[in-house]
Amino acid sequence: MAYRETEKMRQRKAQARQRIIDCTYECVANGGFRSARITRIAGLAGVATGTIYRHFESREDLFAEIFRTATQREVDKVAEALDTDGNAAVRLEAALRQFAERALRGPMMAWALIAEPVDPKLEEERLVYRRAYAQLFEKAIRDGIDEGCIPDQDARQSSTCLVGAIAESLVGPLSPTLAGQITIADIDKNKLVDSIIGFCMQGLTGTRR
Amino acid sequence: MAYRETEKMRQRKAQARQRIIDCTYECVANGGFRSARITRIAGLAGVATGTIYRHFESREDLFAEIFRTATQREVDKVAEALDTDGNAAVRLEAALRQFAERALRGPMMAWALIAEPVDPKLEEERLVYRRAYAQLFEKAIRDGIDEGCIPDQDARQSSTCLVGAIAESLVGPLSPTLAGQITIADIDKNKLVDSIIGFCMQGLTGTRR
DNA sequence: ACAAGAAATGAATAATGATTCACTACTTAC
DNA sequence: GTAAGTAGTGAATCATTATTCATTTCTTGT
Repeated sequence: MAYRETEKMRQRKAQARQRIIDCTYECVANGGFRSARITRIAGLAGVATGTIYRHFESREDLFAEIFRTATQREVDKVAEALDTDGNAAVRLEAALRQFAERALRGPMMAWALIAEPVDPKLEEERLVYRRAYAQLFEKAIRDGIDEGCIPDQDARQSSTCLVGAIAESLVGPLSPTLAGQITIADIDKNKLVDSIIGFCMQGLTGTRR
Repeated sequence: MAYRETEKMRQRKAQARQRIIDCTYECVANGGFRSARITRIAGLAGVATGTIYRHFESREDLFAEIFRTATQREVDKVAEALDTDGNAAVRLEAALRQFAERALRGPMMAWALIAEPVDPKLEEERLVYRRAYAQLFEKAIRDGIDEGCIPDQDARQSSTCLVGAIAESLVGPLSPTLAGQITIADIDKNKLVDSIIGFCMQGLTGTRR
């Protein structure tokens, strides 16, 4: 016998894999999934196109992993914002703000995750993550109902509406056609976020603050 | 001289064009834009593929026309619902209901118009029509504010949230992966529509009814 | 240094459908 | 009936990229 996979090799491979992931991420954050070509990713990562396929089944698979990682990061941030002190309404407001503000800070990636037309497999992932957000919100709404700071309602339905309202409000500002040309001032961003949240909180609680 | 385009010919051409449109519509209503192949459309319409291109610049163009027509029909229905008697809140509620109920009645087409991943050109059309809905709602909200039945708020922002909340609430039920298998009972539909509207109206007015 | 294997390479291939265009079949005016 | 011009045809072409795989390069244990 001769060659045996060694720790050093395992690490080197893991490194290459990570570099591919990072470069894909960069490509997507730069122009969305559609414009992220395998050849370009390989070029950036400093490997041959064939090498990509030693690390990932297919382009779809690679993208799915990027999508999951990127979205999970966002979901976690929202979960974090929900897991602080204060009553449920306050915490929900913080979470909604977190969601919107982060999206506006990385608009192209946010657009890719929320609104870019993608292949069916990614679209499926997207539905999963929209549900994940909705479930976080749903839980908080239930808490709020128990606490008495949110009136009784169909928590599941309301959570879906929250996700939709935020996503829709962001799609316009995030769309690359617009976003490429227009730069959104910080003041506008704050105003945007405030008014989205105003609507959402009133939808939940019946009052704006 | 010899051949001159005559009325009869003009009509025949218009007929063929219409047949192509109808068949495309049928294809889309059946499986969305992605699965609507030119060859299939041509087959259904009883013409050669080349003939399609004597009537439309490109597949994209044909689809854009279908998209516009189909969406305009929906927008008109919503406008109609908004143009009845009653105060603005009541009319808005009727309009939201119209939107949601019609979508649930033709789920595949609604999905294609609202949520199917489509090419950039169609995606642009979609943004235009989402704005069209939002503008209708926005106008009604302003009316409501003037009338005093809706509290003062950022009408534009609220209208966007309405569109998003409804669209998001429908995406799940409309998604072909699910919708193909599960059939939504009328009772469920009614409950769904009621709870969407409950959230939306509270978002607008601060009360559920 | 060498043999046995694994990883990397990237030019060639494959797959998918939209689109073209040289040709045929019609229509019209005379 | 015929010439002039238009509409219709559909097999062949084209364009685009992801994916493959025969070959080369690198690693390892002896």
